[in-house]
Amino acid sequence: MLDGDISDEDMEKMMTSACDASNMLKALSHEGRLMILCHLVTGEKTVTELEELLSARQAAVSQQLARLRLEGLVKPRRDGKAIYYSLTDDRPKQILEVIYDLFCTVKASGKT
Amino acid sequence: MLDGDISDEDMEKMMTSACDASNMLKALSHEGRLMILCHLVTGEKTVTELEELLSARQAAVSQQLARLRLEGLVKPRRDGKAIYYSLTDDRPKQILEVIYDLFCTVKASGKT
DNA sequence: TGATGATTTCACATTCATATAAATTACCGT
DNA sequence: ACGGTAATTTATATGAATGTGAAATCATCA
Repeated sequence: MLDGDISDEDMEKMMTSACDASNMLKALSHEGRLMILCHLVTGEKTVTELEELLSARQAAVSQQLARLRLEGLVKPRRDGKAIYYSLTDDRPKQILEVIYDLFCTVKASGKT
Repeated sequence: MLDGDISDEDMEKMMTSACDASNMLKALSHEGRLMILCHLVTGEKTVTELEELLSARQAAVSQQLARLRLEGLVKPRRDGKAIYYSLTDDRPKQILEVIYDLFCTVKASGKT
């Protein structure tokens, strides 16, 4: 579905969800948060690990995770002292794949 | 490609483009701009038309278009007094399709 | 229990984004 | 050239987002 064109009906649904959608996009449109999601695609990570991977302060990473949690994109799991974060579902991956496709591959021609 | 998993190599490319990617996502993560793109999927529109479709002030729409122009997502075409905007390529559509998929359809199970 | 480690929360300062209104530019008809 | 319509730009004011350092939480281990 929806591969060729977006119909008027689809459009209406889109308008209805525009606010939700833009909120999710806002959550993604932050370099740090985007990278967190990228890293989580390869498996769960502790806050400290993410802190190192992103070269950012712990409080900052924690707040970024809080935003992603709020959006329901990631979920925490405690194990001993550490808290492991992982992706809640495959939504982030779906978007990341498009983003990857747009920014990280050289395209020959538009197929859509 | 990239349907099952995002490899480490892909990850590195992603990091390299993280800033560009988040800039594009920022452009999309605004209810008005998101809707503009939706409307443009169905064909080019004048600023005035968009103004009405979004129920927003002309200056606001114009600025939103400016942001999208800056990101290379839309392009203007002058015809007489009116300026017609259209999508530069199919990137917006690709993303919108995922967004639509995530927000406007009821999913049975995750297939990715 | 008390200390330690990991994470979160808070308060603040700063930067960024957005809408509004006014001024400006471009095009057309007369 | 003048007046009007369409769109952009500018300046401004306001609100949101972000990082920082300090304080608070919360679970673990001795």
